[in-house]
Amino acid sequence: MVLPKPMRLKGHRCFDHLHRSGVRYQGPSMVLKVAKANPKLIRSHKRDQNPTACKCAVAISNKVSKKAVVRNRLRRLFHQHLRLRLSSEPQRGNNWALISLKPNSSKKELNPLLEECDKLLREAGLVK
RNA sequence: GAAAGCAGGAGAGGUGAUUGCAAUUCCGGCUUAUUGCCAUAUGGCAAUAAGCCGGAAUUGAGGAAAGUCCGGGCUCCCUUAUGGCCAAGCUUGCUGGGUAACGCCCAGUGCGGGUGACCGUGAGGAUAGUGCCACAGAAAUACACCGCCGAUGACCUAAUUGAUCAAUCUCUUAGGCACAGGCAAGGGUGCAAAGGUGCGGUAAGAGCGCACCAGCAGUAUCGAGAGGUGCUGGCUAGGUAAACCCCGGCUGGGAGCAAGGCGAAGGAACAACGGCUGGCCAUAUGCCAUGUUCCAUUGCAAUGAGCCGCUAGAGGCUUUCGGUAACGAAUGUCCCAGAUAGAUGAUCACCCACCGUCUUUAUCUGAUGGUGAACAGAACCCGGCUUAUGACCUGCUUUCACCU
Repeated sequence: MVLPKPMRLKGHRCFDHLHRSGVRYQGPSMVLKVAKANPKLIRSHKRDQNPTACKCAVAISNKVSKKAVVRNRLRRLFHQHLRLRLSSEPQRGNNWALISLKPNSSKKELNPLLEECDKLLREAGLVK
Protein backbone atom coordinates (compact mmCIF):
# COMPACT_ATOMS: atom_id res chain seq x y z
CA MET A 1 0.00 0.00 0.00
CA VAL A 2 1.97 2.88 -1.27
CA LEU A 3 1.15 6.13 -3.00
CA PRO A 4 0.69 5.95 -6.74
CA LYS A 5 3.62 7.30 -8.70
CA PRO A 6 2.24 10.76 -9.55
CA MET A 7 1.79 11.41 -5.84
CA ARG A 8 5.34 10.49 -4.90
CA LEU A 9 8.28 12.78 -4.39
CA LYS A 10 11.56 11.85 -6.00
CA GLY A 11 15.12 13.00 -5.81
CA HIS A 12 17.11 14.42 -2.97
CA ARG A 13 16.91 17.97 -4.38
CA CYS A 14 13.18 17.99 -3.79
CA PHE A 15 13.74 16.98 -0.19
CA ASP A 16 16.40 19.64 0.27
CA HIS A 17 13.94 22.19 -1.04
CA LEU A 18 11.34 21.04 1.46
CA HIS A 19 13.75 21.10 4.39
CA ARG A 20 15.02 24.60 3.55
CA SER A 21 11.94 26.50 2.49
CA GLY A 22 9.04 24.43 3.79
CA VAL A 23 6.58 25.73 6.36
CA ARG A 24 6.61 23.56 9.49
CA TYR A 25 3.62 22.40 11.45
CA GLN A 26 4.70 20.71 14.68
CA GLY A 27 2.73 17.97 16.33
CA PRO A 28 3.58 16.00 19.45
CA SER A 29 4.88 13.01 17.51
CA MET A 30 5.43 14.25 13.97
CA VAL A 31 6.38 17.24 11.85
CA LEU A 32 4.60 18.30 8.67
CA LYS A 33 6.48 20.41 6.16
CA VAL A 34 4.66 22.01 3.24
CA ALA A 35 6.17 23.93 0.35
CA LYS A 36 5.09 25.25 -3.02
CA ALA A 37 5.91 22.94 -5.83
CA ASN A 38 9.07 23.72 -7.72
CA PRO A 39 8.83 21.75 -10.96
CA LYS A 40 12.25 22.85 -12.09
CA LEU A 41 13.77 20.43 -9.64
CA ILE A 42 12.05 17.46 -11.20
CA ARG A 43 13.66 15.72 -14.11
CA SER A 44 13.26 17.90 -17.09
CA HIS A 45 11.72 15.75 -19.78
CA LYS A 46 8.71 14.82 -17.68
CA ARG A 47 7.68 18.34 -16.79
CA ASP A 48 4.50 18.15 -18.75
CA GLN A 49 2.87 15.70 -16.37
CA ASN A 50 -0.13 16.58 -14.25
CA PRO A 51 1.00 19.53 -12.10
CA THR A 52 -2.06 19.65 -9.92
CA ALA A 53 -1.35 16.55 -7.87
CA CYS A 54 -0.18 17.08 -4.34
CA LYS A 55 3.09 15.23 -3.89
CA CYS A 56 3.71 13.64 -0.52
CA ALA A 57 6.38 11.69 1.29
CA VAL A 58 6.64 10.03 4.66
CA ALA A 59 10.00 9.86 6.41
CA ILE A 60 10.59 7.40 9.23
CA SER A 61 14.09 7.34 10.60
CA ASN A 62 15.97 4.55 12.26
CA LYS A 63 15.35 6.22 15.58
CA VAL A 64 11.65 5.41 15.41
CA SER A 65 12.37 1.72 15.37
CA LYS A 66 15.46 -0.26 14.55
CA LYS A 67 13.41 -2.95 12.84
CA ALA A 68 12.63 -2.45 9.19
CA VAL A 69 9.40 -4.40 9.58
CA VAL A 70 7.98 -1.86 12.04
CA ARG A 71 8.99 1.08 9.87
CA ASN A 72 7.51 -0.50 6.77
CA ARG A 73 4.20 -1.11 8.48
CA LEU A 74 3.92 2.46 9.73
CA ARG A 75 4.80 3.86 6.31
CA ARG A 76 2.21 1.70 4.55
CA LEU A 77 -0.52 2.70 6.97
CA PHE A 78 0.32 6.38 6.58
CA HIS A 79 0.39 6.08 2.81
CA GLN A 80 -3.03 4.49 2.77
CA HIS A 81 -4.41 7.19 5.02
CA LEU A 82 -2.93 9.99 2.93
CA ARG A 83 -4.20 8.52 -0.30
CA LEU A 84 -7.76 8.29 1.04
CA ARG A 85 -7.65 11.83 2.46
CA LEU A 86 -6.08 13.60 -0.48
CA SER A 87 -7.92 11.89 -3.29
CA SER A 88 -11.31 12.60 -1.76
CA GLU A 89 -10.51 16.31 -1.47
CA PRO A 90 -10.53 18.69 -4.46
CA GLN A 91 -7.08 19.23 -5.89
CA ARG A 92 -5.07 21.59 -3.79
CA GLY A 93 -2.35 21.31 -6.34
CA ASN A 94 1.19 22.51 -6.57
CA ASN A 95 2.03 21.62 -3.02
CA TRP A 96 4.64 19.26 -1.70
CA ALA A 97 4.34 17.77 1.75
CA LEU A 98 6.69 15.79 3.96
CA ILE A 99 5.69 14.03 7.16
CA SER A 100 8.56 12.95 9.35
CA LEU A 101 7.85 10.92 12.45
CA LYS A 102 9.54 11.63 15.75
CA PRO A 103 11.19 8.80 17.69
CA ASN A 104 8.44 8.57 20.30
CA SER A 105 5.80 7.72 17.72
CA SER A 106 6.56 4.00 17.75
CA LYS A 107 5.12 3.71 21.26
CA LYS A 108 1.72 5.16 20.38
CA GLU A 109 -1.34 3.49 19.00
CA LEU A 110 -2.14 3.89 15.33
CA ASN A 111 -5.43 5.80 15.55
CA PRO A 112 -4.17 8.81 17.58
CA LEU A 113 -1.31 9.12 15.13
CA LEU A 114 -3.64 9.27 12.16
CA GLU A 115 -5.88 11.82 13.93
CA GLU A 116 -2.84 13.95 14.62
CA CYS A 117 -1.90 13.72 10.97
CA ASP A 118 -5.39 14.91 10.00
CA LYS A 119 -5.13 17.85 12.36
CA LEU A 120 -1.81 18.93 10.90
CA LEU A 121 -3.11 18.63 7.37
CA ARG A 122 -6.08 20.82 8.29
CA GLU A 123 -3.75 23.43 9.79
CA ALA A 124 -1.73 23.47 6.61
CA GLY A 125 -4.84 23.95 4.53
CA LEU A 126 -4.35 20.87 2.44
CA VAL A 127 -7.56 19.30 3.73
CA LYS A 128 -10.78 20.95 4.78
C1' G B 1 4.30 -45.08 28.60
C1' A B 2 8.31 -41.59 30.39
C1' A B 3 12.94 -39.18 29.61
C1' A B 4 16.54 -38.32 26.02
C1' G B 5 19.75 -38.18 21.25
C1' C B 6 20.05 -37.27 16.01
C1' A B 7 18.20 -35.99 11.16
C1' G B 8 14.76 -33.31 8.54
C1' G B 9 9.91 -30.66 7.03
C1' A B 10 6.98 -26.36 7.06
C1' G B 11 6.94 -21.62 8.42
C1' A B 12 0.96 -14.46 8.50
C1' G B 13 -3.97 -21.98 9.46
C1' G B 14 -6.98 -22.68 4.69
C1' U B 15 -10.44 -20.86 0.73
C1' G B 16 -12.71 -16.74 -1.50
C1' A B 17 -14.27 -11.52 -2.36
C1' U B 18 -13.58 -6.01 -2.50
C1' U B 19 -10.07 -2.23 -2.69
C1' G B 20 -4.93 -0.69 -3.39
C1' C B 21 0.80 -0.91 -5.01
C1' A B 22 4.94 -2.66 -8.43
C1' A B 23 6.90 -5.26 -12.77
C1' U B 24 6.00 -7.65 -17.49
C1' U B 25 2.80 -8.68 -21.72
C1' C B 26 -1.48 -7.48 -24.67
C1' C B 27 -5.59 -4.11 -26.25
C1' G B 28 -7.79 0.86 -26.86
C1' G B 29 -7.45 6.35 -26.78
C1' C B 30 -4.69 11.12 -26.82
C1' U B 31 -0.17 14.18 -27.65
C1' U B 32 4.64 14.87 -29.91
C1' A B 33 8.53 13.56 -33.38
C1' U B 34 10.28 11.02 -37.82
C1' U B 35 9.38 8.50 -42.46
C1' G B 36 6.27 7.16 -46.65
C1' C B 37 1.90 7.92 -49.82
C1' C B 38 -2.21 11.04 -51.54
C1' A B 39 -3.29 15.79 -52.25
C1' U B 40 -1.36 20.80 -52.06
C1' A B 41 -3.36 28.53 -49.15
C1' U B 42 -4.12 24.03 -45.71
C1' G B 43 -4.45 18.90 -44.58
C1' G B 44 -5.68 13.43 -44.63
C1' C B 45 -4.05 8.24 -44.12
C1' A B 46 -0.43 4.48 -42.61
C1' A B 47 4.00 2.75 -39.98
C1' U B 48 7.66 3.36 -36.12
C1' A B 49 9.45 5.53 -31.49
C1' A B 50 8.63 8.19 -26.85
C1' G B 51 5.27 10.03 -23.12
C1' C B 52 0.41 10.14 -20.69
C1' C B 53 -4.56 8.01 -19.64
C1' G B 54 -7.90 3.69 -19.35
C1' G B 55 -8.76 -1.75 -19.38
C1' A B 56 -7.38 -7.12 -19.06
C1' A B 57 -4.07 -11.21 -17.75
C1' U B 58 0.19 -13.21 -15.10
C1' U B 59 3.72 -12.76 -11.24
C1' G B 60 5.34 -10.48 -6.63
C1' A B 61 10.10 -11.24 0.11
C1' G B 62 13.03 -15.19 3.90
C1' G B 63 14.84 -19.52 6.38
C1' A B 64 17.42 -16.80 8.07
C1' A B 65 16.16 -11.67 3.29
C1' A B 66 19.82 -10.13 9.28
C1' G B 67 25.21 -9.84 11.10
C1' U B 68 28.74 -8.52 7.01
C1' C B 69 32.54 -13.11 9.60
C1' C B 70 34.95 -16.19 5.44
C1' G B 71 35.15 -17.90 0.12
C1' G B 72 34.12 -16.76 -4.99
C1' G B 73 31.81 -14.67 -9.66
C1' C B 74 31.57 -9.79 -11.98
C1' U B 75 33.71 -4.57 -12.64
C1' C B 76 37.44 -0.84 -12.49
C1' C B 77 42.30 1.02 -10.92
C1' C B 78 47.67 0.19 -9.83
C1' U B 79 51.65 -2.62 -11.06
C1' U B 80 54.09 -6.70 -14.35
C1' A B 81 52.55 -9.82 -11.87
C1' U B 82 51.73 -15.48 -16.62
C1' G B 83 56.90 -20.23 -15.15
C1' G B 84 60.99 -20.62 -11.18
C1' C B 85 63.48 -18.63 -6.69
C1' C B 86 63.59 -15.26 -2.61
C1' A B 87 61.01 -12.01 0.49
C1' A B 88 56.38 -10.71 2.83
C1' G B 89 51.58 -12.08 4.70
C1' C B 90 47.96 -15.76 6.69
C1' U B 91 44.46 -17.83 14.55
C1' U B 92 46.02 -22.17 7.21
C1' G B 93 47.69 -26.91 10.26
C1' C B 94 45.30 -35.26 12.16
C1' U B 95 44.03 -38.39 7.37
C1' G B 96 41.29 -39.20 2.87
C1' G B 97 37.54 -37.23 -0.19
C1' G B 98 33.90 -33.19 -2.12
C1' U B 99 33.77 -28.27 -4.24
C1' A B 100 34.56 -22.78 -8.73
C1' A B 101 36.72 -21.81 -3.95
C1' C B 102 36.94 -21.72 1.35
C1' G B 103 38.82 -21.09 7.64
C1' C B 104 32.97 -24.77 4.59
C1' C B 105 30.89 -29.94 3.97
C1' C B 106 31.28 -35.52 4.18
C1' A B 107 33.67 -40.05 5.82
C1' G B 108 37.33 -41.85 9.08
C1' U B 109 41.72 -41.83 13.04
C1' G B 110 43.44 -40.31 17.95
C1' C B 111 42.00 -37.97 22.60
C1' G B 112 38.12 -36.35 26.11
C1' G B 113 32.77 -36.67 28.01
C1' G B 114 28.12 -39.67 28.57
C1' U B 115 24.92 -46.06 31.33
C1' G B 116 23.65 -45.37 26.13
C1' A B 117 21.83 -43.40 21.37
C1' C B 118 25.53 -39.80 20.64
C1' C B 119 28.45 -35.27 21.54
C1' G B 120 32.96 -32.16 21.76
C1' U B 121 37.87 -31.46 19.82
C1' G B 122 42.95 -24.25 18.28
C1' A B 123 44.80 -32.30 16.84
C1' G B 124 52.16 -30.47 12.84
C1' G B 125 57.20 -29.84 15.51
C1' A B 126 59.50 -28.86 22.61
C1' U B 127 66.15 -34.68 20.86
C1' A B 128 66.51 -27.81 14.69
C1' G B 129 67.75 -23.82 17.60
C1' U B 130 67.03 -19.38 20.96
C1' G B 131 64.20 -17.97 25.10
C1' C B 132 60.72 -17.86 29.49
C1' C B 133 58.84 -20.62 33.90
C1' A B 134 56.89 -15.42 39.09
C1' C B 135 56.57 -17.17 44.38
C1' A B 136 58.35 -21.32 46.86
C1' G B 137 62.41 -24.59 47.00
C1' A B 138 69.00 -27.12 48.37
C1' A B 139 68.28 -27.51 43.22
C1' A B 140 64.26 -25.71 37.29
C1' U B 141 69.83 -29.40 32.06
C1' A B 142 69.81 -28.96 37.51
C1' C B 143 70.92 -30.51 43.01
C1' A B 144 72.23 -32.45 48.17
C1' C B 145 68.92 -28.82 52.95
C1' C B 146 66.89 -32.65 56.15
C1' G B 147 67.80 -37.71 55.41
C1' C B 148 69.91 -43.02 54.28
C1' C B 149 74.68 -45.64 53.85
C1' G B 150 79.66 -45.75 54.82
C1' A B 151 83.95 -50.54 52.66
C1' U B 152 88.02 -45.64 55.41
C1' G B 153 90.37 -43.46 60.15
C1' A B 154 97.33 -44.18 64.60
C1' C B 155 89.90 -40.42 67.00
C1' C B 156 86.41 -41.18 71.53
C1' U B 157 83.10 -44.42 74.72
C1' A B 158 81.21 -49.23 76.20
C1' A B 159 81.33 -54.45 76.05
C1' U B 160 84.27 -58.66 74.60
C1' U B 161 88.85 -62.31 73.14
C1' G B 162 94.02 -63.20 74.00
C1' A B 163 98.98 -61.94 76.26
C1' U B 164 100.02 -59.85 81.26
C1' C B 165 100.37 -59.10 88.58
C1' A B 166 99.09 -54.48 86.48
C1' A B 167 99.76 -50.31 83.21
C1' U B 168 99.65 -51.30 78.25
C1' C B 169 99.00 -53.86 73.61
C1' U B 170 95.68 -56.76 70.62
C1' C B 171 90.77 -59.09 68.38
C1' U B 172 85.68 -58.44 67.51
C1' U B 173 81.04 -55.88 68.04
C1' A B 174 77.89 -51.62 68.99
C1' G B 175 77.37 -46.37 69.35
C1' G B 176 79.41 -41.46 68.55
C1' C B 177 82.69 -38.08 65.93
C1' A B 178 85.52 -36.76 61.52
C1' C B 179 85.65 -36.79 56.59
C1' A B 180 87.34 -38.90 50.94
C1' G B 181 82.81 -40.70 49.23
C1' G B 182 78.04 -43.40 47.59
C1' C B 183 72.40 -42.61 46.95
C1' A B 184 68.26 -40.11 44.68
C1' A B 185 64.29 -44.38 47.89
C1' G B 186 61.78 -41.02 51.84
C1' G B 187 60.61 -35.55 53.82
C1' G B 188 59.81 -30.66 52.31
C1' U B 189 58.87 -26.95 47.69
C1' G B 190 56.39 -26.49 43.36
C1' C B 191 52.23 -27.03 37.33
C1' A B 192 56.79 -29.74 36.83
C1' A B 193 62.35 -32.74 40.63
C1' A B 194 65.16 -37.71 35.38
C1' G B 195 58.76 -43.09 34.11
C1' G B 196 54.45 -45.64 37.84
C1' U B 197 53.18 -50.03 41.21
C1' G B 198 55.03 -54.50 43.35
C1' C B 199 58.85 -58.20 44.27
C1' G B 200 63.92 -59.18 44.31
C1' G B 201 68.59 -56.97 45.09
C1' U B 202 72.06 -53.77 47.90
C1' A B 203 76.27 -51.00 52.78
C1' A B 204 72.24 -47.92 51.53
C1' G B 205 70.00 -47.31 47.09
C1' A B 206 68.97 -46.84 41.99
C1' G B 207 65.54 -50.02 35.44
C1' C B 208 70.41 -52.70 38.83
C1' G B 209 67.11 -57.30 37.57
C1' C B 210 62.02 -59.19 36.86
C1' A B 211 56.28 -58.83 36.17
C1' C B 212 52.39 -55.54 34.64
C1' C B 213 51.32 -50.55 32.96
C1' A B 214 52.74 -45.57 30.34
C1' G B 215 56.15 -43.53 26.75
C1' C B 216 60.21 -43.93 22.87
C1' A B 217 62.88 -46.55 18.96
C1' G B 218 63.15 -50.70 15.69
C1' U B 219 60.54 -54.49 13.27
C1' A B 220 56.40 -57.82 11.39
C1' U B 221 51.51 -57.44 9.84
C1' C B 222 46.61 -54.95 8.62
C1' G B 223 44.98 -50.25 6.30
C1' A B 224 44.88 -45.75 0.53
C1' G B 225 46.28 -42.79 4.88
C1' A B 226 45.87 -40.65 9.83
C1' G B 227 46.69 -44.99 12.54
C1' G B 228 45.53 -50.28 14.78
C1' U B 229 47.60 -55.01 16.63
C1' G B 230 51.90 -58.14 17.91
C1' C B 231 57.17 -58.86 19.01
C1' U B 232 62.06 -57.04 20.37
C1' G B 233 65.27 -53.43 22.56
C1' G B 234 67.63 -50.02 25.74
C1' C B 235 65.61 -47.77 30.05
C1' U B 236 63.27 -43.32 28.69
C1' A B 237 63.88 -35.57 30.81
C1' G B 238 58.47 -31.23 32.63
C1' G B 239 55.45 -26.94 30.68
C1' U B 240 55.08 -22.98 27.11
C1' A B 241 54.95 -22.62 19.80
C1' A B 242 47.54 -17.53 21.06
C1' A B 243 57.01 -16.76 22.73
C1' C B 244 60.40 -16.14 18.55
C1' C B 245 60.90 -19.96 15.38
C1' C B 246 61.14 -24.67 12.12
C1' C B 247 58.26 -27.72 8.65
C1' G B 248 54.18 -28.31 5.25
C1' G B 249 50.08 -25.57 2.71
C1' C B 250 47.92 -21.13 0.41
C1' U B 251 48.29 -16.03 -1.70
C1' G B 252 50.00 -10.24 -7.47
C1' G B 253 47.90 -5.61 -4.60
C1' G B 254 43.59 -2.34 -3.84
C1' A B 255 38.58 -0.81 -4.12
C1' G B 256 33.78 -2.41 -4.33
C1' C B 257 27.13 -2.28 -8.28
C1' A B 258 27.11 4.63 -4.86
C1' A B 259 31.80 -1.09 -8.99
C1' G B 260 31.54 0.43 -13.90
C1' G B 261 29.33 2.28 -18.43
C1' C B 262 25.79 5.17 -22.13
C1' G B 263 24.14 10.07 -24.42
C1' A B 264 18.56 10.45 -28.69
C1' A B 265 15.75 14.50 -26.55
C1' G B 266 16.45 18.09 -22.76
C1' G B 267 19.92 21.11 -20.47
C1' A B 268 20.53 24.53 -14.40
C1' A B 269 25.52 26.54 -13.81
C1' C B 270 30.40 27.74 -16.15
C1' A B 271 33.68 28.86 -20.30
C1' A B 272 34.71 30.22 -25.46
C1' C B 273 33.19 32.53 -29.84
C1' G B 274 29.58 35.17 -32.64
C1' G B 275 25.16 38.45 -33.42
C1' C B 276 22.12 43.14 -33.43
C1' U B 277 18.31 47.09 -37.61
C1' G B 278 20.41 48.62 -31.73
C1' G B 279 16.46 44.71 -27.43
C1' C B 280 17.23 46.10 -21.64
C1' C B 281 20.26 48.31 -17.74
C1' A B 282 24.83 51.03 -15.71
C1' U B 283 28.93 54.69 -16.72
C1' A B 284 24.40 62.35 -15.30
C1' U B 285 22.62 63.22 -20.77
C1' G B 286 23.87 62.46 -26.64
C1' C B 287 27.59 59.67 -29.69
C1' C B 288 31.47 56.04 -29.44
C1' A B 289 33.28 52.41 -26.28
C1' U B 290 33.10 49.00 -22.13
C1' G B 291 30.45 45.92 -18.86
C1' U B 292 25.83 43.34 -17.97
C1' U B 293 21.66 41.00 -19.95
C1' C B 294 19.23 38.59 -24.31
C1' C B 295 19.69 35.26 -28.66
C1' A B 296 22.40 31.46 -31.55
C1' U B 297 26.49 27.86 -31.79
C1' U B 298 30.27 24.94 -29.50
C1' G B 299 32.77 22.72 -25.33
C1' C B 300 32.83 20.52 -20.49
C1' A B 301 31.45 18.35 -15.28
C1' A B 302 28.47 15.40 -11.85
C1' U B 303 27.13 11.38 -4.83
C1' G B 304 20.86 15.11 -9.09
C1' A B 305 17.12 12.88 -12.73
C1' G B 306 17.13 8.97 -17.07
C1' C B 307 18.95 4.29 -19.33
C1' C B 308 22.32 -0.07 -19.12
C1' G B 309 24.75 -3.15 -15.44
C1' C B 310 19.86 -6.08 -13.38
C1' U B 311 18.74 -10.84 -12.83
C1' A B 312 18.82 -17.59 -17.20
C1' G B 313 22.04 -18.65 -12.63
C1' A B 314 28.60 -22.69 -10.00
C1' G B 315 19.46 -21.78 -11.19
C1' G B 316 15.24 -24.79 -9.25
C1' C B 317 12.42 -29.46 -9.66
C1' U B 318 11.58 -34.88 -11.55
C1' U B 319 13.71 -39.59 -12.89
C1' U B 320 17.92 -42.85 -13.57
C1' C B 321 23.03 -44.12 -12.63
C1' G B 322 27.85 -43.86 -9.58
C1' G B 323 29.33 -43.03 -4.42
C1' U B 324 28.79 -45.18 2.90
C1' A B 325 28.23 -39.84 2.44
C1' A B 326 29.32 -34.79 1.07
C1' C B 327 28.65 -34.75 -4.05
C1' G B 328 28.98 -35.90 -9.29
C1' A B 329 27.01 -37.44 -14.29
C1' A B 330 22.99 -38.00 -17.71
C1' U B 331 17.90 -37.07 -19.11
C1' G B 332 13.37 -34.42 -19.01
C1' U B 333 10.98 -30.07 -17.49
C1' C B 334 10.24 -24.92 -15.51
C1' C B 335 11.27 -19.41 -15.66
C1' C B 336 10.49 -18.23 -10.19
C1' A B 337 10.89 -10.25 -7.14
C1' G B 338 13.77 -6.67 -9.56
C1' A B 339 11.96 -1.77 -6.22
C1' U B 340 15.28 2.98 -6.01
C1' A B 341 12.08 8.32 -0.18
C1' G B 342 12.40 2.02 -1.99
C1' A B 343 6.69 -2.35 -4.73
C1' U B 344 3.23 -7.62 -1.00
C1' G B 345 -1.10 -3.71 2.59
C1' A B 346 -6.20 -2.98 4.50
C1' U B 347 -11.23 -4.71 5.14
C1' C B 348 -14.87 -8.61 5.00
C1' A B 349 -17.22 -13.65 4.60
C1' C B 350 -17.00 -18.98 5.30
C1' C B 351 -14.36 -23.30 7.10
C1' C B 352 -10.68 -25.24 10.59
C1' A B 353 -7.89 -25.34 15.41
C1' C B 354 -7.60 -23.63 20.47
C1' C B 355 -9.58 -20.89 24.75
C1' G B 356 -13.64 -18.53 27.74
C1' U B 357 -19.09 -17.94 28.90
C1' C B 358 -24.32 -19.82 28.56
C1' U B 359 -27.49 -24.36 27.83
C1' U B 360 -26.73 -29.75 29.95
C1' U B 361 -25.73 -33.97 36.15
C1' A B 362 -21.69 -34.77 32.53
C1' U B 363 -20.20 -35.64 27.32
C1' C B 364 -22.06 -34.54 22.48
C1' U B 365 -24.87 -30.74 20.15
C1' G B 366 -26.28 -25.61 19.85
C1' A B 367 -25.55 -20.16 20.80
C1' U B 368 -22.01 -16.31 21.58
C1' G B 369 -17.16 -13.80 22.29
C1' G B 370 -11.88 -13.89 21.55
C1' U B 371 -7.21 -15.60 19.44
C1' G B 372 -4.64 -17.36 14.57
C1' A B 373 0.95 -15.72 17.39
C1' A B 374 8.12 -16.48 17.00
C1' C B 375 12.41 -14.13 14.64
C1' A B 376 11.83 -10.85 11.09
C1' G B 377 11.58 -7.14 4.91
C1' A B 378 15.06 -8.67 -1.08
C1' A B 379 18.55 -4.00 -2.95
C1' C B 380 24.52 -6.98 -8.16
C1' C B 381 24.56 -12.43 -7.69
C1' C B 382 26.06 -17.19 -5.61
C1' G B 383 28.47 -21.04 -1.70
C1' G B 384 29.16 -21.26 3.61
C1' C B 385 29.39 -19.74 8.80
C1' U B 386 27.23 -17.16 12.98
C1' U B 387 23.18 -15.10 15.51
C1' A B 388 17.44 -14.70 16.32
C1' U B 389 13.12 -18.04 16.15
C1' G B 390 6.32 -19.12 19.60
C1' A B 391 3.41 -23.23 18.48
C1' C B 392 3.56 -27.64 15.13
C1' C B 393 4.69 -32.12 12.04
C1' U B 394 7.71 -36.53 10.30
C1' G B 395 11.43 -40.41 10.60
C1' C B 396 15.27 -43.23 13.04
C1' U B 397 17.80 -44.52 17.56
C1' U B 398 18.94 -45.05 23.03
C1' U B 399 17.91 -45.72 28.36
C1' C B 400 14.33 -46.87 32.07
C1' A B 401 9.52 -48.93 33.44
C1' C B 402 5.33 -52.28 32.30
C1' C B 403 2.83 -56.50 29.62
C1' U B 404 3.23 -61.21 26.82
